Amino acid sequence: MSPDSSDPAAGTSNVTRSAGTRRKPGDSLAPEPATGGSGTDGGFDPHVPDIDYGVLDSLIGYAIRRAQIRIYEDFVASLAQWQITPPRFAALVIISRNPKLKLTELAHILGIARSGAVLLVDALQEMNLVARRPAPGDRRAYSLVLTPAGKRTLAAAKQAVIAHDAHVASALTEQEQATLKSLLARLAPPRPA
Amino acid sequence: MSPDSSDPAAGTSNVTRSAGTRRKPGDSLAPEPATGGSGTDGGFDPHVPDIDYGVLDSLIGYAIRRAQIRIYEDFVASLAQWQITPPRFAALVIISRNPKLKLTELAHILGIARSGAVLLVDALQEMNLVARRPAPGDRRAYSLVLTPAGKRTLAAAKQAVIAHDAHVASALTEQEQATLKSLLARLAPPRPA
DNA sequence: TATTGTTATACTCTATAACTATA
DNA sequence: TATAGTTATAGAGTATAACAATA
Repeated sequence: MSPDSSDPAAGTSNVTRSAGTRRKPGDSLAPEPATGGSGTDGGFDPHVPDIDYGVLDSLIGYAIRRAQIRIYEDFVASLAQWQITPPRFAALVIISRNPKLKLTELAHILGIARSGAVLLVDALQEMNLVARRPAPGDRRAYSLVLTPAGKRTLAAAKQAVIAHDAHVASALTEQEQATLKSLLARLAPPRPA
Repeated sequence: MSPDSSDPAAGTSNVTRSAGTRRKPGDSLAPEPATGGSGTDGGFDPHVPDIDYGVLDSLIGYAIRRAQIRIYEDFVASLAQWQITPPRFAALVIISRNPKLKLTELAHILGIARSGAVLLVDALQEMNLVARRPAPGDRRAYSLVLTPAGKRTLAAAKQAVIAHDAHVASALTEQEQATLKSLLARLAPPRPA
Protein backbone atom coordinates (compact mmCIF):
# COMPACT_ATOMS: atom_id res chain seq x y z
CA MET A 1 0.00 0.00 0.00
CA SER A 2 0.87 3.52 0.80
CA PRO A 3 2.01 4.62 -2.60
CA ASP A 4 2.97 7.71 -0.80
CA SER A 5 6.70 7.42 -0.69
CA SER A 6 6.80 10.72 -2.43
CA ASP A 7 10.21 11.22 -1.13
CA PRO A 8 12.50 13.59 -2.86
CA ALA A 9 13.59 14.10 0.68
CA ALA A 10 15.77 11.13 0.05
CA GLY A 11 19.11 12.83 0.31
CA THR A 12 17.75 15.10 2.99
CA SER A 13 17.45 12.89 6.02
CA ASN A 14 20.32 10.56 6.64
CA VAL A 15 19.12 9.96 10.12
CA THR A 16 17.60 6.58 9.63
CA ARG A 17 20.56 4.49 8.59
CA SER A 18 24.23 5.21 8.79
CA ALA A 19 24.90 2.71 6.02
CA GLY A 20 28.14 2.76 4.11
CA THR A 21 29.63 6.18 3.71
CA ARG A 22 31.59 5.13 0.67
CA ARG A 23 32.40 7.34 -2.22
CA LYS A 24 31.88 7.20 -5.92
CA PRO A 25 33.60 5.51 -8.83
CA GLY A 26 36.36 7.96 -9.62
CA ASP A 27 36.06 10.04 -6.49
CA SER A 28 38.70 12.37 -5.20
CA LEU A 29 37.95 14.65 -8.11
CA ALA A 30 36.20 17.95 -8.59
CA PRO A 31 32.59 17.92 -7.35
CA GLU A 32 31.22 19.02 -10.72
CA PRO A 33 28.01 20.95 -10.09
CA ALA A 34 25.94 18.91 -12.50
CA THR A 35 26.02 20.17 -16.04
CA GLY A 36 22.54 19.92 -17.47
CA GLY A 37 20.65 20.35 -14.26
CA SER A 38 17.29 19.02 -15.32
CA GLY A 39 15.23 18.53 -12.23
CA THR A 40 17.91 19.16 -9.69
CA ASP A 41 17.75 22.89 -9.21
CA GLY A 42 14.78 24.91 -7.99
CA GLY A 43 11.34 23.43 -7.92
CA PHE A 44 9.28 21.21 -10.13
CA ASP A 45 7.74 23.31 -12.85
CA PRO A 46 4.65 21.45 -13.98
CA HIS A 47 4.38 23.25 -17.27
CA VAL A 48 7.26 23.58 -19.67
CA PRO A 49 6.59 26.15 -22.41
CA ASP A 50 5.97 24.90 -25.95
CA ILE A 51 5.19 21.43 -24.72
CA ASP A 52 1.92 19.70 -25.50
CA TYR A 53 0.72 17.76 -22.48
CA GLY A 54 -2.17 16.11 -24.30
CA VAL A 55 -4.69 14.31 -22.12
CA LEU A 56 -2.60 14.90 -19.04
CA ASP A 57 -3.98 18.40 -18.83
CA SER A 58 -7.53 17.13 -18.66
CA LEU A 59 -7.00 14.56 -15.93
CA ILE A 60 -7.91 15.30 -12.36
CA GLY A 61 -5.44 12.68 -11.24
CA TYR A 62 -2.61 14.46 -12.98
CA ALA A 63 -3.62 17.81 -11.52
CA ILE A 64 -3.53 16.27 -8.06
CA ARG A 65 -0.20 14.63 -8.74
CA ARG A 66 1.32 17.93 -9.77
CA ALA A 67 -0.10 19.73 -6.77
CA GLN A 68 1.17 17.00 -4.48
CA ILE A 69 4.68 17.21 -5.87
CA ARG A 70 4.92 20.94 -5.31
CA ILE A 71 3.37 20.77 -1.88
CA TYR A 72 5.72 17.98 -0.90
CA GLU A 73 8.71 20.06 -1.91
CA ASP A 74 7.50 22.99 0.11
CA PHE A 75 6.77 20.78 3.09
CA VAL A 76 10.22 19.26 3.12
CA ALA A 77 11.85 22.64 2.75
CA SER A 78 9.78 23.99 5.62
CA LEU A 79 10.72 21.19 7.99
CA ALA A 80 14.25 20.54 6.82
CA GLN A 81 15.73 22.04 9.96
CA TRP A 82 14.16 19.28 12.05
CA GLN A 83 14.68 16.56 9.45
CA ILE A 84 11.02 15.79 9.65
CA THR A 85 9.38 14.37 6.54
CA PRO A 86 5.64 13.98 5.92
CA PRO A 87 5.49 10.40 7.21
CA ARG A 88 7.51 11.33 10.27
CA PHE A 89 5.28 14.26 10.98
CA ALA A 90 2.19 12.14 10.60
CA ALA A 91 3.66 9.55 12.97
CA LEU A 92 4.45 12.17 15.60
CA VAL A 93 0.96 13.62 15.42
CA ILE A 94 -0.73 10.24 15.60
CA ILE A 95 1.42 9.15 18.52
CA SER A 96 0.80 12.36 20.40
CA ARG A 97 -2.95 12.21 19.97
CA ASN A 98 -3.41 8.50 20.64
CA PRO A 99 -1.94 7.31 23.93
CA LYS A 100 -0.73 3.74 24.32
CA LEU A 101 -0.54 3.30 20.59
CA LYS A 102 1.19 0.10 19.55
CA LEU A 103 3.58 -0.26 16.67
CA THR A 104 1.28 -2.48 14.65
CA GLU A 105 -1.53 0.02 15.06
CA LEU A 106 0.68 2.84 13.89
CA ALA A 107 1.61 0.82 10.83
CA HIS A 108 -2.04 0.21 10.07
CA ILE A 109 -2.95 3.87 10.45
CA LEU A 110 -0.12 5.03 8.24
CA GLY A 111 -0.83 2.30 5.72
CA ILE A 112 2.64 0.80 5.82
CA ALA A 113 4.02 -2.62 6.72
CA ARG A 114 4.96 -3.36 10.30
CA SER A 115 8.59 -3.65 9.32
CA GLY A 116 8.42 -0.16 7.89
CA ALA A 117 6.93 1.17 11.09
CA VAL A 118 9.82 -0.32 13.00
CA LEU A 119 12.31 1.62 10.90
CA LEU A 120 10.25 4.77 11.17
CA VAL A 121 10.04 4.53 14.95
CA ASP A 122 13.73 3.61 15.08
CA ALA A 123 14.56 6.85 13.31
CA LEU A 124 12.32 8.93 15.56
CA GLN A 125 13.80 7.25 18.59
CA GLU A 126 17.34 7.97 17.42
CA MET A 127 16.26 11.57 17.06
CA ASN A 128 15.08 11.41 20.67
CA LEU A 129 11.54 12.30 19.74
CA VAL A 130 9.80 9.03 20.50
CA ALA A 131 10.25 6.33 23.12
CA ARG A 132 9.04 2.76 23.47
CA ARG A 133 7.35 2.11 26.80
CA PRO A 134 6.28 -1.33 27.99
CA ALA A 135 2.62 -1.84 27.16
CA PRO A 136 0.56 -2.57 30.25
CA GLY A 137 -0.93 -6.02 30.04
CA ASP A 138 1.01 -7.28 27.06
CA ARG A 139 4.69 -7.97 27.42
CA ARG A 140 5.10 -8.41 23.68
CA ALA A 141 4.03 -4.90 22.83
CA TYR A 142 5.17 -1.35 23.36
CA SER A 143 3.28 1.84 24.00
CA LEU A 144 4.67 4.60 21.87
CA VAL A 145 5.08 7.97 23.51
CA LEU A 146 6.64 11.30 22.71
CA THR A 147 9.65 12.32 24.74
CA PRO A 148 9.72 15.83 26.19
CA ALA A 149 11.95 16.80 23.28
CA GLY A 150 9.47 15.13 20.97
CA LYS A 151 6.66 17.23 22.34
CA ARG A 152 8.65 20.41 21.94
CA THR A 153 9.74 19.53 18.43
CA LEU A 154 6.26 18.52 17.40
CA ALA A 155 4.85 21.78 18.73
CA ALA A 156 7.35 23.77 16.71
CA ALA A 157 7.03 21.61 13.63
CA LYS A 158 3.28 21.81 13.84
CA GLN A 159 3.44 25.58 13.65
CA ALA A 160 5.74 25.30 10.65
CA VAL A 161 3.40 22.84 8.96
CA ILE A 162 0.40 25.05 9.58
CA ALA A 163 2.29 27.97 8.11
CA HIS A 164 3.37 25.82 5.19
CA ASP A 165 -0.18 24.72 4.56
CA ALA A 166 -1.40 28.29 4.74
CA HIS A 167 1.27 29.31 2.26
CA VAL A 168 0.32 26.54 -0.10
CA ALA A 169 -3.31 27.59 -0.02
CA SER A 170 -2.64 31.31 0.24
CA ALA A 171 -4.08 32.02 -3.19
CA LEU A 172 -7.44 30.66 -2.09
CA THR A 173 -10.05 32.25 0.09
CA GLU A 174 -11.22 30.55 3.26
CA GLN A 175 -14.30 29.33 1.52
CA GLU A 176 -12.38 28.07 -1.48
CA GLN A 177 -10.12 26.10 0.82
CA ALA A 178 -13.12 24.52 2.46
CA THR A 179 -14.58 23.70 -0.93
CA LEU A 180 -11.32 22.15 -2.05
CA LYS A 181 -11.09 19.92 0.99
CA SER A 182 -14.69 18.90 0.62
CA LEU A 183 -14.24 17.99 -3.04
CA LEU A 184 -11.05 16.06 -2.34
CA ALA A 185 -12.77 14.05 0.35
CA ARG A 186 -15.34 12.92 -2.17
CA LEU A 187 -12.79 11.62 -4.64
CA ALA A 188 -11.78 8.06 -5.32
CA PRO A 189 -14.45 6.09 -3.51
CA PRO A 190 -13.11 2.68 -2.46
CA ARG A 191 -13.21 0.04 -5.13
CA PRO A 192 -15.66 -2.83 -4.94
CA ALA A 193 -12.57 -5.05 -4.89
CA MET B 1 13.04 16.93 -7.53
CA SER B 2 9.96 15.08 -8.50
CA PRO B 3 8.95 13.85 -5.09
CA ASP B 4 6.38 12.02 -7.04
CA SER B 5 7.63 8.50 -6.96
CA SER B 6 4.38 7.57 -5.34
CA ASP B 7 5.08 4.05 -6.22
CA PRO B 8 3.28 1.35 -4.41
CA ALA B 9 3.39 -0.16 -7.84
CA ALA B 10 6.77 -1.37 -6.78
CA GLY B 11 6.10 -5.04 -6.75
CA THR B 12 3.68 -4.64 -9.60
CA SER B 13 5.88 -3.93 -12.56
CA ASN B 14 8.97 -6.07 -12.85
CA VAL B 15 9.40 -5.01 -16.41
CA THR B 16 12.18 -2.55 -15.88
CA ARG B 17 14.87 -4.78 -14.55
CA SER B 18 15.18 -8.49 -14.55
CA ALA B 19 17.48 -8.31 -11.55
CA GLY B 20 18.14 -11.32 -9.41
CA THR B 21 15.22 -13.67 -9.00
CA ARG B 22 16.57 -14.95 -5.75
CA ARG B 23 14.56 -16.04 -2.83
CA LYS B 24 14.43 -15.12 0.79
CA PRO B 25 16.50 -15.87 3.88
CA GLY B 26 15.11 -19.14 5.01
CA ASP B 27 13.19 -19.92 1.88
CA SER B 28 11.90 -23.30 0.88
CA LEU B 29 9.24 -23.03 3.56
CA ALA B 30 5.55 -22.31 3.65
CA PRO B 31 4.64 -19.01 1.93
CA GLU B 32 2.87 -17.66 5.00
CA PRO B 33 0.17 -15.28 3.81
CA ALA B 34 1.24 -12.40 6.03
CA THR B 35 -0.20 -12.57 9.50
CA GLY B 36 -1.15 -9.09 10.55
CA GLY B 37 -1.92 -7.77 7.13
CA SER B 38 -1.71 -4.08 7.84
CA GLY B 39 -1.46 -2.27 4.60
CA THR B 40 -1.03 -5.22 2.34
CA ASP B 41 -4.57 -6.14 1.50
CA GLY B 42 -7.21 -4.03 -0.16
CA GLY B 43 -6.80 -0.29 -0.41
CA PHE B 44 -5.45 2.42 1.78
CA ASP B 45 -8.12 3.46 4.22
CA PRO B 46 -7.33 7.02 5.20
CA HIS B 47 -9.42 6.97 8.32
CA VAL B 48 -9.14 4.31 10.95
CA PRO B 49 -12.02 4.38 13.45
CA ASP B 50 -11.34 5.61 16.98
CA ILE B 51 -8.14 7.30 15.90
CA ASP B 52 -7.52 10.98 16.46
CA TYR B 53 -5.74 12.47 13.47
CA GLY B 54 -5.18 15.84 15.11
CA VAL B 55 -4.01 18.62 12.81
CA LEU B 56 -3.68 16.24 9.92
CA ASP B 57 -7.39 16.49 9.35
CA SER B 58 -7.21 20.22 8.91
CA LEU B 59 -4.35 20.29 6.43
CA ILE B 60 -5.01 20.69 2.74
CA GLY B 61 -1.69 19.07 2.04
CA TYR B 62 -2.73 15.95 3.93
CA ALA B 63 -6.08 15.82 2.16
CA ILE B 64 -4.28 15.95 -1.16
CA ARG B 65 -1.82 13.30 -0.09
CA ARG B 66 -4.60 10.93 0.87
CA ALA B 67 -6.47 11.56 -2.36
CA GLN B 68 -3.30 11.01 -4.33
CA ILE B 69 -2.62 7.69 -2.64
CA ARG B 70 -6.04 6.31 -3.42
CA ILE B 71 -5.99 7.62 -6.97
CA TYR B 72 -2.58 6.13 -7.53
CA GLU B 73 -3.78 2.74 -6.40
CA ASP B 74 -6.73 2.88 -8.73
CA PHE B 75 -4.55 4.04 -11.59
CA VAL B 76 -2.08 1.21 -11.20
CA ALA B 77 -4.88 -1.32 -10.92
CA SER B 78 -6.50 0.04 -14.05
CA LEU B 79 -3.33 -0.16 -16.13
CA ALA B 80 -1.79 -3.25 -14.59
CA GLN B 81 -2.48 -5.32 -17.67
CA TRP B 82 -0.11 -3.14 -19.70
CA GLN B 83 2.34 -2.67 -16.84
CA ILE B 84 2.07 1.05 -17.33
CA THR B 85 2.62 3.25 -14.29
CA PRO B 86 1.85 6.97 -14.01
CA PRO B 87 5.34 8.11 -15.02
CA ARG B 88 5.35 5.70 -17.93
CA PHE B 89 1.97 6.89 -19.08
CA ALA B 90 3.06 10.50 -18.84
CA ALA B 91 6.18 9.72 -20.85
CA LEU B 92 4.19 8.00 -23.59
CA VAL B 93 1.77 10.89 -23.87
CA ILE B 94 4.51 13.51 -23.93
CA ILE B 95 6.47 11.60 -26.55
CA SER B 96 3.43 11.09 -28.72
CA ARG B 97 2.43 14.74 -28.63
CA ASN B 98 5.88 16.24 -29.07
CA PRO B 99 7.79 14.98 -32.09
CA LYS B 100 11.56 14.88 -32.09
CA LEU B 101 11.66 15.07 -28.33
CA LYS B 102 15.11 14.46 -26.89
CA LEU B 103 15.83 12.47 -23.78
CA THR B 104 17.08 15.45 -21.81
CA GLU B 105 13.93 17.38 -22.69
CA LEU B 106 11.78 14.50 -21.53
CA ALA B 107 13.66 14.42 -18.24
CA HIS B 108 13.11 18.12 -17.79
CA ILE B 109 9.40 17.86 -18.53
CA LEU B 110 8.89 14.98 -16.16
CA GLY B 111 11.02 16.64 -13.51
CA ILE B 112 13.46 13.76 -13.17
CA ALA B 113 17.21 13.42 -13.64
CA ARG B 114 18.56 12.52 -17.07
CA SER B 115 19.78 9.19 -15.73
CA GLY B 116 16.28 8.43 -14.60
CA ALA B 117 14.90 9.24 -18.02
CA VAL B 118 17.38 6.79 -19.52
CA LEU B 119 16.04 3.99 -17.36
CA LEU B 120 12.46 4.99 -18.05
CA VAL B 121 13.03 4.99 -21.81
CA ASP B 122 14.99 1.76 -21.54
CA ALA B 123 11.98 0.11 -19.96
CA LEU B 124 9.57 1.47 -22.55
CA GLN B 125 11.91 0.37 -25.30
CA GLU B 126 12.14 -3.13 -23.87
CA MET B 127 8.38 -3.17 -23.90
CA ASN B 128 8.56 -2.23 -27.57
CA LEU B 129 6.56 0.92 -27.04
CA VAL B 130 9.23 3.52 -27.71
CA ALA B 131 12.21 3.72 -30.07
CA ARG B 132 15.28 5.93 -30.24
CA ARG B 133 15.76 7.50 -33.67
CA PRO B 134 18.83 9.47 -34.69
CA ALA B 135 18.14 13.14 -34.17
CA PRO B 136 18.57 15.10 -37.41
CA GLY B 137 21.40 17.60 -37.08
CA ASP B 138 22.86 16.33 -33.81
CA ARG B 139 24.60 13.01 -33.75
CA ARG B 140 24.76 13.00 -29.97
CA ALA B 141 21.01 13.03 -29.51
CA TYR B 142 18.01 10.85 -30.17
CA SER B 143 14.51 11.65 -31.28
CA LEU B 144 12.08 9.65 -29.22
CA VAL B 145 9.17 8.12 -31.08
CA LEU B 146 6.38 5.69 -30.37
CA THR B 147 6.50 2.38 -32.18
CA PRO B 148 3.31 1.14 -33.89
CA ALA B 149 2.75 -1.05 -30.85
CA GLY B 150 3.39 1.96 -28.68
CA LYS B 151 0.70 3.92 -30.47
CA ARG B 152 -1.79 1.12 -30.12
CA THR B 153 -0.98 0.57 -26.46
CA LEU B 154 -1.14 4.26 -25.69
CA ALA B 155 -4.52 4.52 -27.40
CA ALA B 156 -5.88 1.69 -25.30
CA ALA B 157 -4.21 2.85 -22.10
CA LYS B 158 -5.49 6.36 -22.69
CA GLN B 159 -9.03 5.08 -22.76
CA ALA B 160 -8.41 3.18 -19.55
CA VAL B 161 -6.92 6.25 -17.90
CA ILE B 162 -9.82 8.41 -18.95
CA ALA B 163 -12.19 5.83 -17.54
CA HIS B 164 -10.11 5.63 -14.38
CA ASP B 165 -10.16 9.39 -14.00
CA ALA B 166 -13.90 9.46 -14.55
CA HIS B 167 -14.32 6.77 -11.93
CA VAL B 168 -12.19 8.66 -9.46
CA ALA B 169 -14.24 11.78 -9.92
CA SER B 170 -17.56 10.02 -10.40
CA ALA B 171 -18.98 11.37 -7.19
CA LEU B 172 -18.57 14.92 -8.47
CA THR B 173 -20.65 16.78 -11.01
CA GLU B 174 -19.06 18.18 -14.14
CA GLN B 175 -18.98 21.59 -12.61
CA GLU B 176 -17.50 20.34 -9.36
CA GLN B 177 -14.76 18.63 -11.30
CA ALA B 178 -13.96 21.85 -13.11
CA THR B 179 -13.93 23.70 -9.81
CA LEU B 180 -11.60 21.15 -8.30
CA LYS B 181 -9.12 21.39 -11.15
CA SER B 182 -9.25 25.14 -11.03
CA LEU B 183 -8.59 25.23 -7.30
CA LEU B 184 -5.76 22.73 -7.56
CA ALA B 185 -4.09 24.78 -10.24
CA ARG B 186 -4.01 27.73 -7.92
CA LEU B 187 -2.25 25.87 -5.14
CA ALA B 188 1.37 26.02 -4.15
CA PRO B 189 2.61 29.06 -5.98
CA PRO B 190 6.35 28.79 -6.69
CA ARG B 191 8.58 29.83 -3.84
CA PRO B 192 10.57 33.04 -4.02
CA ALA B 193 13.66 30.82 -3.68
C1' DT C 1 -2.15 -21.43 17.03
C1' DA C 2 -2.09 -16.34 16.69
C1' DT C 3 0.08 -11.94 17.42
C1' DT C 4 3.96 -8.28 18.50
C1' DG C 5 8.02 -6.61 17.33
C1' DT C 6 12.06 -7.58 14.86
C1' DT C 7 15.36 -8.75 11.30
C1' DA C 8 17.09 -10.22 6.69
C1' DT C 9 16.47 -9.62 2.10
C1' DA C 10 14.97 -7.81 -2.28
C1' DC C 11 13.23 -4.39 -5.32
C1' DT C 12 11.88 0.18 -7.29
C1' DC C 13 12.81 4.78 -7.84
C1' DT C 14 15.75 8.62 -7.82
C1' DA C 15 19.99 11.32 -7.29
C1' DT C 16 25.04 12.44 -7.99
C1' DA C 17 29.21 11.96 -10.29
C1' DA C 18 31.89 10.68 -13.82
C1' DC C 19 32.70 9.03 -18.83
C1' DT C 20 31.99 9.14 -24.14
C1' DA C 21 31.00 11.17 -28.25
C1' DT C 22 29.83 14.75 -30.14
C1' DA C 23 29.11 20.12 -30.65
C1' DT D 1 34.35 24.25 -22.98
C1' DA D 2 29.61 22.65 -23.05
C1' DT D 3 26.01 19.29 -24.06
C1' DA D 4 23.45 14.43 -25.03
C1' DG D 5 23.25 10.12 -23.53
C1' DT D 6 25.11 6.70 -20.63
C1' DT D 7 26.83 4.18 -16.66
C1' DA D 8 28.19 3.22 -11.79
C1' DT D 9 27.00 3.88 -7.34
C1' DA D 10 24.51 5.23 -3.34
C1' DG D 11 20.51 5.96 -0.64
C1' DA D 12 15.55 6.15 0.83
C1' DG D 13 11.33 3.74 1.03
C1' DT D 14 8.59 -0.25 1.05
C1' DA D 15 7.40 -5.14 0.82
C1' DT D 16 7.69 -10.17 1.98
C1' DA D 17 9.19 -13.83 4.73
C1' DA D 18 10.85 -15.75 8.62
C1' DC D 19 11.90 -15.70 13.80
C1' DA D 20 11.64 -15.16 19.00
C1' DA D 21 8.86 -13.96 22.77
C1' DT D 22 4.49 -13.86 24.42
C1' DA D 23 -0.66 -14.44 24.24
